[in-house]
Amino acid sequence: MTHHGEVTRSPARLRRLPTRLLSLAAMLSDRLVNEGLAHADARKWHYAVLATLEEAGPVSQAELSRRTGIYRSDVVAVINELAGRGLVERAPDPADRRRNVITMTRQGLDRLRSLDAVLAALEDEVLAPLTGPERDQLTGLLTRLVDHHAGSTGCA
Amino acid sequence: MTHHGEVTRSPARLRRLPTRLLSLAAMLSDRLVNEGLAHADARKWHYAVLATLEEAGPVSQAELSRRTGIYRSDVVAVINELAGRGLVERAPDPADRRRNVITMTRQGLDRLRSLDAVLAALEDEVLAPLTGPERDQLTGLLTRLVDHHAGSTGCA
DNA sequence: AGGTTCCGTTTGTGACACTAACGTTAGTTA
DNA sequence: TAACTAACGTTAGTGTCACAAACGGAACCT
Repeated sequence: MTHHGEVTRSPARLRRLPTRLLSLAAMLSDRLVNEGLAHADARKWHYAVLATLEEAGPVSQAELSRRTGIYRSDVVAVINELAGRGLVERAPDPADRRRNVITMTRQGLDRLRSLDAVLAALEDEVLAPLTGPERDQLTGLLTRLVDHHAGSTGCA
Repeated sequence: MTHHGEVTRSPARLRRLPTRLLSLAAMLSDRLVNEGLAHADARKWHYAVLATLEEAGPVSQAELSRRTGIYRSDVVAVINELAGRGLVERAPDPADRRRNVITMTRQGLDRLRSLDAVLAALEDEVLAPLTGPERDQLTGLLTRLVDHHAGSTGCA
């Protein structure tokens, strides 16, 4: 629920620009997702970290940064938030005292499960106008875009 | 050219999430586009405004806001920048003294032409991994996504 | 004349990607 | 063993962007 009800037509020039469409679509999608997650007292990084921990087991913060794409500087705050909620535990690594080992707690796993559901519903809302095969098509195309450009930046 | 060369695999869970793919792709695309435009002393809003002016002729700032999706608060700065470069002229509307009428100058039109070229090249770079038909598919899917969700927010 | 709505503008906020620097620790090489 | 290099976690800060809130002025409507 935001504002101006009257939608004026934007120029065809702009409407067809794929890059514009892309950031516009991402913006709308992000908005829905962030709202939905906020409503569940979470942010998308929370999910990313928890999902990574489930797949990879306990890892260092730097490793989390690499796998999720969160900047190394920002991992700190995310872990703080998760640890503050008891979803994750931060402990110094005895084997390498530079590292912190991040471990998911039982509550963290439960949380991940519920976020899985929340996110699935949100995905469904975002992709509402597309059929199943079309959704696959879209993710396929996007994946190829991302993979192609990820090489130059290093983001996974 | 950013940083970390070693790309660690991100969890399959995350890689397949359409919403994540969408914002990731948009991020990479935006980065390329912004860099390219900055290199030409422009920003994407400059292009959006100039393109709108060419299609719609002289209009008020509020109208520009509606057509481009720029927030009404932010139009001011964009017009300042464009006017400062002599690409656009801001004049009070004699018919309605609340309004400013924004008119594209001759230089503005030239600028729009060159930005057209810059942007076409950037589009091509972003969509590099996709074939022609695939690009159409992508813009088609994205358009449907955007149109579907634009109704609820009001953005064009 | 009064109330409502639109206009342009200023100021501010919160989120996010990103940079820079520091102290600590590990590995590597001299 | 000593010195260099590189990775780690952390703090602080930058710039950008979408967005909100409030204002004075001007138009419209009754």
